[in-house]
Amino acid sequence: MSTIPTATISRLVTYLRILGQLESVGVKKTSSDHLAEEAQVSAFQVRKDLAYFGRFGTRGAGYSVPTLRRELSRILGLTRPWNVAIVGMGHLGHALAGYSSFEQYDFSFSLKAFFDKDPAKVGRKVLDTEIRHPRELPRVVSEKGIDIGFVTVPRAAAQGVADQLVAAGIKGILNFAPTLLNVPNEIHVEPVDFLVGLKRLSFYIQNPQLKEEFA
Amino acid sequence: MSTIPTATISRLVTYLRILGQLESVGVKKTSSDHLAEEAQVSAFQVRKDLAYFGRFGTRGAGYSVPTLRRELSRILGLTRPWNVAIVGMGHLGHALAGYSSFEQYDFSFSLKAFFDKDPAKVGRKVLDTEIRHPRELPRVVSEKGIDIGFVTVPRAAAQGVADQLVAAGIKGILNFAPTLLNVPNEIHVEPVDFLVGLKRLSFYIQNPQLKEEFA
DNA sequence: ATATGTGAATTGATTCACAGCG
DNA sequence: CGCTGTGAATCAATTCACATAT
Repeated sequence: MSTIPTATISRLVTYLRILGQLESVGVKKTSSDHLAEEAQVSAFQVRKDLAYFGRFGTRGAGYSVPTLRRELSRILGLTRPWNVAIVGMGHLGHALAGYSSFEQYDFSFSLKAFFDKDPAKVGRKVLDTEIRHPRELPRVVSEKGIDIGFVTVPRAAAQGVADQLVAAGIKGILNFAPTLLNVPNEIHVEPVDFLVGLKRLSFYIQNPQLKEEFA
Repeated sequence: MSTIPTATISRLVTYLRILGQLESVGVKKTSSDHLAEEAQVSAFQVRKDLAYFGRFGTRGAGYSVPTLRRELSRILGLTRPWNVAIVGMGHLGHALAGYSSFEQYDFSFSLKAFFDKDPAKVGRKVLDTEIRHPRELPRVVSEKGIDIGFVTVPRAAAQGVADQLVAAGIKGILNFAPTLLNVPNEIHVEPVDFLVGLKRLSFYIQNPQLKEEFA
Protein backbone atom coordinates (compact mmCIF):
# COMPACT_ATOMS: atom_id res chain seq x y z
CA MET A 1 0.00 0.00 0.00
CA SER A 2 1.83 3.04 -1.24
CA THR A 3 0.93 6.60 -0.35
CA ILE A 4 -2.72 7.60 -0.07
CA PRO A 5 -3.63 11.30 -0.19
CA THR A 6 -5.01 12.54 3.08
CA ALA A 7 -7.84 14.25 1.18
CA THR A 8 -8.86 10.85 -0.16
CA ILE A 9 -9.74 9.71 3.36
CA SER A 10 -12.00 12.73 3.90
CA ARG A 11 -13.71 12.02 0.60
CA LEU A 12 -14.27 8.38 1.52
CA VAL A 13 -16.20 9.61 4.55
CA THR A 14 -18.31 11.75 2.23
CA TYR A 15 -18.97 8.84 -0.14
CA LEU A 16 -19.96 6.66 2.80
CA ARG A 17 -22.41 9.28 3.96
CA ILE A 18 -23.97 9.53 0.50
CA LEU A 19 -24.26 5.75 0.30
CA GLY A 20 -26.03 5.72 3.65
CA GLN A 21 -28.53 8.26 2.41
CA LEU A 22 -29.06 6.32 -0.82
CA GLU A 23 -29.59 3.10 1.07
CA SER A 24 -32.07 4.74 3.43
CA VAL A 25 -34.24 5.68 0.47
CA GLY A 26 -33.95 2.23 -1.07
CA VAL A 27 -31.53 2.95 -3.93
CA LYS A 28 -29.61 -0.24 -4.77
CA LYS A 29 -27.15 0.82 -7.49
CA THR A 30 -25.03 3.89 -8.11
CA SER A 31 -22.16 5.04 -10.32
CA SER A 32 -19.00 7.09 -10.05
CA ASP A 33 -20.84 9.86 -11.93
CA HIS A 34 -23.65 9.93 -9.41
CA LEU A 35 -21.38 9.77 -6.37
CA ALA A 36 -19.21 12.49 -7.90
CA GLU A 37 -22.14 14.82 -8.33
CA GLU A 38 -23.33 14.28 -4.77
CA ALA A 39 -19.83 14.63 -3.33
CA GLN A 40 -19.05 17.70 -5.47
CA VAL A 41 -15.94 16.14 -7.01
CA SER A 42 -15.12 14.64 -10.42
CA ALA A 43 -15.99 11.07 -11.36
CA PHE A 44 -12.26 10.45 -12.00
CA GLN A 45 -11.63 11.41 -8.44
CA VAL A 46 -14.20 8.96 -7.08
CA ARG A 47 -12.79 6.07 -9.09
CA LYS A 48 -9.19 6.93 -8.22
CA ASP A 49 -10.02 7.22 -4.53
CA LEU A 50 -11.65 3.80 -4.54
CA ALA A 51 -8.84 2.30 -6.61
CA TYR A 52 -6.37 2.86 -3.76
CA PHE A 53 -8.23 0.16 -1.85
CA GLY A 54 -9.45 -2.31 -4.47
CA ARG A 55 -12.15 -2.94 -7.06
CA PHE A 56 -15.66 -2.52 -5.87
CA GLY A 57 -17.74 -1.97 -9.01
CA THR A 58 -18.82 -3.96 -12.02
CA ARG A 59 -17.87 -2.50 -15.37
CA GLY A 60 -20.78 -1.29 -17.39
CA ALA A 61 -23.07 -1.47 -14.36
CA GLY A 62 -21.68 0.67 -11.55
CA TYR A 63 -21.57 -0.03 -7.82
CA SER A 64 -23.90 -1.87 -5.49
CA VAL A 65 -24.90 0.61 -2.78
CA PRO A 66 -24.92 -1.86 0.15
CA THR A 67 -21.70 -3.55 -0.94
CA LEU A 68 -19.75 -0.35 -1.46
CA ARG A 69 -21.10 1.01 1.80
CA ARG A 70 -19.91 -2.07 3.67
CA GLU A 71 -16.50 -1.90 2.02
CA LEU A 72 -16.00 1.76 2.85
CA SER A 73 -17.05 1.13 6.44
CA ARG A 74 -14.45 -1.60 6.65
CA ILE A 75 -11.74 0.52 5.04
CA LEU A 76 -12.38 3.37 7.46
CA GLY A 77 -12.30 1.02 10.44
CA LEU A 78 -15.96 1.49 11.28
CA THR A 79 -16.87 -2.17 11.54
CA ARG A 80 -15.17 -2.54 14.86
CA PRO A 81 -15.95 -0.74 18.09
CA TRP A 82 -13.94 2.25 19.25
CA ASN A 83 -14.13 3.24 22.90
CA VAL A 84 -14.01 6.95 23.55
CA ALA A 85 -13.26 9.11 26.59
CA ILE A 86 -14.15 12.80 26.76
CA VAL A 87 -11.78 15.00 28.75
CA GLY A 88 -13.30 18.36 29.65
CA MET A 89 -16.99 18.37 30.55
CA GLY A 90 -17.84 21.99 29.81
CA HIS A 91 -20.46 23.04 27.27
CA LEU A 92 -18.75 21.24 24.43
CA GLY A 93 -18.04 18.02 26.33
CA HIS A 94 -21.65 17.84 27.42
CA ALA A 95 -22.93 18.65 23.94
CA LEU A 96 -20.83 15.78 22.55
CA ALA A 97 -21.99 13.41 25.29
CA GLY A 98 -25.58 14.26 24.38
CA TYR A 99 -25.03 13.94 20.66
CA SER A 100 -27.44 11.19 19.73
CA SER A 101 -25.91 10.37 16.35
CA PHE A 102 -23.41 8.14 18.11
CA GLU A 103 -26.35 5.78 18.62
CA GLN A 104 -28.18 6.45 15.37
CA TYR A 105 -25.50 6.30 12.71
CA ASP A 106 -22.07 6.12 14.19
CA PHE A 107 -22.44 3.30 16.64
CA SER A 108 -18.91 2.21 15.94
CA PHE A 109 -17.99 4.82 18.55
CA SER A 110 -19.09 4.42 22.14
CA LEU A 111 -18.60 6.94 24.91
CA LYS A 112 -17.16 5.04 27.85
CA ALA A 113 -15.68 7.61 30.22
CA PHE A 114 -15.79 11.31 31.12
CA PHE A 115 -13.15 13.38 32.86
CA ASP A 116 -12.96 16.83 34.37
CA LYS A 117 -10.58 18.24 36.94
CA ASP A 118 -13.24 20.50 38.49
CA PRO A 119 -14.13 18.97 41.91
CA ALA A 120 -17.68 20.29 41.50
CA LYS A 121 -18.12 18.10 38.43
CA VAL A 122 -16.28 14.96 39.55
CA GLY A 123 -18.83 12.38 40.71
CA ARG A 124 -21.74 13.79 38.76
CA LYS A 125 -23.23 11.42 36.23
CA VAL A 126 -23.37 11.74 32.44
CA LEU A 127 -25.10 8.97 30.49
CA ASP A 128 -25.12 6.88 33.70
CA THR A 129 -21.35 7.20 34.05
CA GLU A 130 -19.58 9.17 36.75
CA ILE A 131 -17.30 12.01 35.73
CA ARG A 132 -13.81 11.23 37.05
CA HIS A 133 -10.70 13.21 37.82
CA PRO A 134 -8.05 13.00 35.08
CA ARG A 135 -5.65 11.39 37.57
CA GLU A 136 -7.71 8.23 37.06
CA LEU A 137 -7.01 8.25 33.31
CA PRO A 138 -4.38 5.49 33.28
CA ARG A 139 -6.55 3.05 35.23
CA VAL A 140 -9.80 3.82 33.38
CA VAL A 141 -8.18 3.77 29.93
CA SER A 142 -6.77 0.33 30.54
CA GLU A 143 -9.83 -1.08 32.36
CA LYS A 144 -12.33 0.15 29.77
CA GLY A 145 -10.10 -0.32 26.74
CA ILE A 146 -10.33 3.33 25.71
CA ASP A 147 -8.90 3.91 22.22
CA ILE A 148 -9.70 7.54 21.51
CA GLY A 149 -9.73 10.71 23.61
CA PHE A 150 -11.72 13.86 22.86
CA VAL A 151 -9.86 16.92 24.14
CA THR A 152 -12.56 19.48 25.01
CA VAL A 153 -10.68 21.56 27.58
CA PRO A 154 -9.61 25.20 27.18
CA ARG A 155 -6.56 25.95 25.08
CA ALA A 156 -4.20 26.39 28.00
CA ALA A 157 -5.01 22.94 29.41
CA ALA A 158 -4.99 21.03 26.14
CA GLN A 159 -1.32 20.02 25.93
CA GLY A 160 -1.33 18.71 29.51
CA VAL A 161 -4.41 16.63 28.83
CA ALA A 162 -2.87 15.30 25.63
CA ASP A 163 0.25 14.26 27.58
CA GLN A 164 -1.91 12.45 30.14
CA LEU A 165 -3.91 10.68 27.43
CA VAL A 166 -0.74 9.56 25.69
CA ALA A 167 0.78 8.35 28.96
CA ALA A 168 -2.43 6.43 29.66
CA GLY A 169 -2.05 4.53 26.39
CA ILE A 170 -4.59 6.15 24.09
CA LYS A 171 -4.25 5.55 20.32
CA GLY A 172 -5.70 8.74 18.90
CA ILE A 173 -6.96 12.17 19.85
CA LEU A 174 -9.76 14.32 18.47
CA ASN A 175 -8.60 17.79 19.44
CA PHE A 176 -11.27 20.45 19.80
CA ALA A 177 -8.93 22.94 21.49
CA PRO A 178 -7.63 25.78 19.29
CA THR A 179 -3.97 24.78 19.54
CA LEU A 180 -1.52 22.33 18.00
CA LEU A 181 -0.70 19.35 20.19
CA ASN A 182 2.73 17.79 20.54
CA VAL A 183 2.44 14.03 20.66
CA PRO A 184 4.70 11.11 19.79
CA ASN A 185 4.79 10.10 16.17
CA GLU A 186 2.70 6.99 16.57
CA ILE A 187 -0.27 8.86 18.10
CA HIS A 188 -2.75 10.32 15.67
CA VAL A 189 -4.35 13.69 16.26
CA GLU A 190 -7.23 15.10 14.27
CA PRO A 191 -7.97 18.79 14.80
CA VAL A 192 -11.56 20.00 14.93
CA ASP A 193 -11.11 23.73 15.11
CA PHE A 194 -13.97 26.00 14.15
CA LEU A 195 -11.85 29.13 14.65
CA VAL A 196 -9.55 28.04 11.86
CA GLY A 197 -12.59 27.51 9.64
CA LEU A 198 -13.95 30.90 10.61
CA LYS A 199 -10.71 32.70 9.80
CA ARG A 200 -10.36 30.84 6.53
CA LEU A 201 -13.87 32.05 5.74
CA SER A 202 -12.84 35.60 6.54
CA PHE A 203 -9.93 35.30 4.12
CA TYR A 204 -11.96 33.84 1.27
CA ILE A 205 -14.78 36.36 1.64
CA GLN A 206 -12.20 39.12 1.50
CA ASN A 207 -10.50 37.53 -1.53
CA PRO A 208 -13.36 36.22 -3.65
CA GLN A 209 -11.16 35.63 -6.68
CA LEU A 210 -9.41 32.77 -4.81
CA LYS A 211 -11.72 29.78 -4.87
CA GLU A 212 -11.57 27.49 -1.90
CA GLU A 213 -12.08 23.83 -2.50
CA PHE A 214 -13.23 20.76 -0.65
CA ALA A 215 -11.49 20.88 2.74
CA MET B 1 -2.14 37.19 -7.23
CA SER B 2 -1.79 33.73 -8.70
CA THR B 3 -2.96 30.58 -7.01
CA ILE B 4 -2.50 30.17 -3.28
CA PRO B 5 -2.71 26.68 -1.78
CA THR B 6 -5.68 26.27 0.48
CA ALA B 7 -3.43 24.67 3.11
CA THR B 8 -1.41 27.88 3.18
CA ILE B 9 -4.40 29.76 4.57
CA SER B 10 -4.82 27.26 7.40
CA ARG B 11 -1.13 27.57 8.21
CA LEU B 12 -1.36 31.37 8.29
CA VAL B 13 -3.96 30.99 11.02
CA THR B 14 -1.55 28.80 12.93
CA TYR B 15 1.32 31.27 12.53
CA LEU B 16 -0.95 34.08 13.71
CA ARG B 17 -1.86 32.09 16.79
CA ILE B 18 1.80 31.44 17.59
CA LEU B 19 2.62 35.12 17.16
CA GLY B 20 -0.17 36.03 19.56
CA GLN B 21 1.25 33.68 22.16
CA LEU B 22 4.76 35.05 21.62
CA GLU B 23 3.53 38.61 21.95
CA SER B 24 1.63 37.80 25.13
CA VAL B 25 4.84 36.62 26.75
CA GLY B 26 6.76 39.65 25.52
CA VAL B 27 8.83 38.09 22.73
CA LYS B 28 9.64 40.76 20.11
CA LYS B 29 11.50 38.89 17.36
CA THR B 30 11.13 35.49 15.77
CA SER B 31 12.37 33.54 12.73
CA SER B 32 11.06 31.14 10.14
CA ASP B 33 12.91 28.38 12.01
CA HIS B 34 11.16 29.18 15.24
CA LEU B 35 7.73 29.57 13.69
CA ALA B 36 8.27 26.34 11.77
CA GLU B 37 9.07 24.41 14.92
CA GLU B 38 6.00 25.75 16.72
CA ALA B 39 3.72 25.18 13.74
CA GLN B 40 5.13 21.69 13.08
CA VAL B 41 6.07 22.47 9.51
CA SER B 42 9.36 23.19 7.70
CA ALA B 43 11.01 26.61 7.69
CA PHE B 44 10.84 26.55 3.87
CA GLN B 45 7.12 26.20 4.19
CA VAL B 46 6.79 29.19 6.49
CA ARG B 47 8.80 31.44 4.19
CA LYS B 48 6.99 30.25 1.07
CA ASP B 49 3.59 30.77 2.71
CA LEU B 50 4.50 34.32 3.65
CA ALA B 51 6.04 35.01 0.24
CA TYR B 52 2.64 34.62 -1.42
CA PHE B 53 1.65 37.87 0.28
CA GLY B 54 4.80 39.98 0.47
CA ARG B 55 8.05 40.48 2.36
CA PHE B 56 7.69 40.78 6.07
CA GLY B 57 11.12 39.97 7.48
CA THR B 58 14.57 41.49 7.55
CA ARG B 59 17.36 39.31 6.20
CA GLY B 60 19.80 38.21 8.78
CA ALA B 61 17.47 39.24 11.57
CA GLY B 62 14.11 37.51 11.21
CA TYR B 63 10.61 38.84 11.79
CA SER B 64 9.19 41.40 14.18
CA VAL B 65 6.48 39.65 16.18
CA PRO B 66 4.02 42.57 16.36
CA THR B 67 4.55 43.57 12.74
CA LEU B 68 4.10 40.09 11.32
CA ARG B 69 1.11 39.58 13.56
CA ARG B 70 -0.53 42.71 12.27
CA GLU B 71 0.22 41.77 8.67
CA LEU B 72 -1.23 38.28 9.04
CA SER B 73 -4.36 39.70 10.69
CA ARG B 74 -4.78 42.03 7.74
CA ILE B 75 -4.18 39.27 5.18
CA LEU B 76 -6.76 37.05 6.84
CA GLY B 77 -9.30 39.87 6.95
CA LEU B 78 -9.30 40.08 10.74
CA THR B 79 -8.78 43.83 11.00
CA ARG B 80 -12.33 44.56 10.00
CA PRO B 81 -15.51 43.51 11.76
CA TRP B 82 -17.56 40.52 10.61
CA ASN B 83 -21.14 40.26 11.74
CA VAL B 84 -22.34 36.75 12.47
CA ALA B 85 -25.74 35.10 12.79
CA ILE B 86 -26.23 31.67 14.35
CA VAL B 87 -29.02 29.55 12.90
CA GLY B 88 -30.01 26.67 15.18
CA MET B 89 -29.98 27.36 18.91
CA GLY B 90 -29.62 23.84 20.24
CA HIS B 91 -26.69 22.73 22.42
CA LEU B 92 -24.12 23.71 19.83
CA GLY B 93 -25.63 27.08 18.96
CA HIS B 94 -25.78 27.98 22.62
CA ALA B 95 -22.26 26.74 23.25
CA LEU B 96 -21.01 28.96 20.44
CA ALA B 97 -23.01 31.95 21.69
CA GLY B 98 -21.40 31.48 25.09
CA TYR B 99 -17.92 31.04 23.72
CA SER B 100 -16.04 33.88 25.29
CA SER B 101 -13.06 33.81 22.95
CA PHE B 102 -14.98 35.97 20.52
CA GLU B 103 -14.37 38.80 22.95
CA GLN B 104 -10.94 37.77 24.19
CA TYR B 105 -9.05 37.00 21.01
CA ASP B 106 -11.30 36.94 18.04
CA PHE B 107 -13.12 40.21 18.40
CA SER B 108 -13.15 40.66 14.66
CA PHE B 109 -16.29 38.49 14.84
CA SER B 110 -19.38 39.70 16.58
CA LEU B 111 -22.55 37.68 17.16
CA LYS B 112 -25.42 39.86 16.06
CA ALA B 113 -28.43 37.57 15.62
CA PHE B 114 -29.80 34.16 16.60
CA PHE B 115 -32.42 32.08 14.81
CA ASP B 116 -34.42 28.97 15.58
CA LYS B 117 -37.66 27.75 14.12
CA ASP B 118 -38.83 26.20 17.42
CA PRO B 119 -41.67 28.44 18.73
CA ALA B 120 -40.61 27.61 22.29
CA LYS B 121 -37.23 29.24 21.62
CA VAL B 122 -38.31 32.23 19.55
CA GLY B 123 -38.42 35.33 21.73
CA ARG B 124 -36.06 34.02 24.39
CA LYS B 125 -32.92 36.06 24.82
CA VAL B 126 -29.30 35.08 24.21
CA LEU B 127 -26.61 37.67 24.96
CA ASP B 128 -29.37 40.29 25.27
CA THR B 129 -30.66 39.51 21.79
CA GLU B 130 -33.96 37.81 21.02
CA ILE B 131 -33.96 34.54 19.14
CA ARG B 132 -35.96 35.04 15.94
CA HIS B 133 -37.75 32.81 13.51
CA PRO B 134 -35.73 32.12 10.31
CA ARG B 135 -38.46 33.79 8.26
CA GLU B 136 -37.01 37.06 9.54
CA LEU B 137 -33.60 36.27 8.07
CA PRO B 138 -33.80 38.57 5.03
CA ARG B 139 -34.79 41.61 7.08
CA VAL B 140 -32.33 40.99 9.94
CA VAL B 141 -29.41 40.16 7.64
CA SER B 142 -29.83 43.42 5.79
CA GLU B 143 -30.63 45.56 8.85
CA LYS B 144 -27.73 44.27 10.93
CA GLY B 145 -25.30 43.84 8.06
CA ILE B 146 -24.77 40.13 8.72
CA ASP B 147 -21.84 38.73 6.72
CA ILE B 148 -21.51 35.17 8.00
CA GLY B 149 -23.98 32.49 9.06
CA PHE B 150 -23.23 29.57 11.38
CA VAL B 151 -25.34 26.57 10.45
CA THR B 152 -25.92 24.63 13.67
CA VAL B 153 -29.14 22.81 12.81
CA PRO B 154 -29.53 19.03 12.35
CA ARG B 155 -28.36 17.48 9.12
CA ALA B 156 -31.81 17.25 7.58
CA ALA B 157 -32.47 20.97 8.01
CA ALA B 158 -29.05 22.24 6.93
CA GLN B 159 -29.60 22.65 3.19
CA GLY B 160 -32.84 24.56 3.72
CA VAL B 161 -31.13 26.91 6.15
CA ALA B 162 -28.25 27.41 3.74
CA ASP B 163 -30.72 28.32 0.99
CA GLN B 164 -32.38 30.87 3.27
CA LEU B 165 -29.04 32.37 4.28
CA VAL B 166 -27.98 32.69 0.66
CA ALA B 167 -31.30 34.25 -0.33
CA ALA B 168 -30.93 36.71 2.55
CA GLY B 169 -27.61 37.89 1.13
CA ILE B 170 -25.01 36.28 3.39
CA LYS B 171 -21.39 36.11 2.14
CA GLY B 172 -20.12 32.95 3.81
CA ILE B 173 -21.25 29.96 5.85
CA LEU B 174 -19.57 28.04 8.64
CA ASN B 175 -21.28 24.69 8.37
CA PHE B 176 -21.37 22.54 11.50
CA ALA B 177 -23.92 20.08 10.07
CA PRO B 178 -22.51 16.74 8.87
CA THR B 179 -23.50 17.21 5.25
CA LEU B 180 -22.26 18.97 2.10
CA LEU B 181 -24.15 22.14 1.24
CA ASN B 182 -25.06 23.23 -2.27
CA VAL B 183 -24.58 26.94 -2.64
CA PRO B 184 -23.84 29.32 -5.55
CA ASN B 185 -20.24 29.64 -6.58
CA GLU B 186 -19.67 33.04 -5.04
CA ILE B 187 -20.71 31.91 -1.54
CA HIS B 188 -17.97 30.40 0.60
CA VAL B 189 -18.64 27.46 2.87
CA GLU B 190 -16.24 26.14 5.48
CA PRO B 191 -17.12 22.77 6.95
CA VAL B 192 -16.56 22.12 10.66
CA ASP B 193 -17.37 18.47 10.95
CA PHE B 194 -16.10 16.48 13.88
CA LEU B 195 -17.55 13.23 12.54
CA VAL B 196 -15.27 13.46 9.53
CA GLY B 197 -12.32 13.99 11.88
CA LEU B 198 -13.42 11.09 14.02
CA LYS B 199 -13.68 8.71 11.07
CA ARG B 200 -10.35 9.88 9.70
CA LEU B 201 -8.92 9.07 13.12
CA SER B 202 -10.44 5.60 12.95
CA PHE B 203 -8.77 5.05 9.58
CA TYR B 204 -5.33 6.24 10.67
CA ILE B 205 -5.40 4.26 13.91
CA GLN B 206 -6.26 1.17 11.92
CA ASN B 207 -3.53 1.92 9.34
CA PRO B 208 -0.63 3.21 11.40
CA GLN B 209 1.84 2.93 8.52
CA LEU B 210 0.05 5.80 6.74
CA LYS B 211 1.07 9.01 8.40
CA GLU B 212 -1.49 11.74 8.49
CA GLU B 213 -0.28 15.30 8.20
CA PHE B 214 -1.42 18.79 9.08
CA ALA B 215 -5.06 19.01 8.08
C1' DA C 1 27.49 36.11 9.92
C1' DT C 2 22.86 35.18 9.53
C1' DA C 3 18.24 34.47 8.12
C1' DT C 4 15.06 35.96 4.42
C1' DG C 5 13.09 35.55 -0.21
C1' DT C 6 12.67 32.98 -4.49
C1' DG C 7 13.45 30.46 -8.97
C1' DA C 8 14.34 25.57 -9.99
C1' DA C 9 13.76 20.79 -8.83
C1' DT C 10 11.18 17.45 -6.83
C1' DT C 11 7.47 15.30 -4.97
C1' DG C 12 2.60 14.58 -4.66
C1' DA C 13 -2.32 14.83 -6.28
C1' DT C 14 -5.56 15.27 -9.80
C1' DT C 15 -7.05 14.80 -14.42
C1' DC C 16 -7.17 12.46 -18.53
C1' DA C 17 -7.75 8.92 -22.04
C1' DC C 18 -8.56 4.65 -22.97
C1' DA C 19 -8.03 -0.34 -22.12
C1' DG C 20 -10.70 -3.97 -19.90
C1' DC C 21 -14.86 -6.33 -18.56
C1' DG C 22 -19.53 -7.18 -17.93
C1' DC D 1 -22.48 -0.30 -25.39
C1' DG D 2 -21.57 1.52 -20.63
C1' DC D 3 -19.04 2.28 -16.80
C1' DT D 4 -15.12 0.84 -14.16
C1' DG D 5 -10.22 0.66 -13.32
C1' DT D 6 -5.57 2.45 -14.24
C1' DG D 7 -1.12 3.90 -16.35
C1' DA D 8 0.40 8.27 -18.36
C1' DA D 9 0.19 13.21 -18.46
C1' DT D 10 -0.75 17.33 -16.33
C1' DC D 11 -1.18 20.31 -12.69
C1' DA D 12 -0.28 21.81 -7.94
C1' DA D 13 2.36 21.95 -3.67
C1' DT D 14 6.41 21.35 -1.22
C1' DT D 15 11.28 21.19 -0.79
C1' DC D 16 15.62 22.73 -1.92
C1' DA D 17 19.67 25.62 -2.78
C1' DC D 18 21.43 29.74 -2.98
C1' DA D 19 21.47 34.65 -4.13
C1' DT D 20 20.39 38.67 -1.46
C1' DA D 21 19.99 41.97 2.06
C1' DT D 22 21.28 43.72 6.64
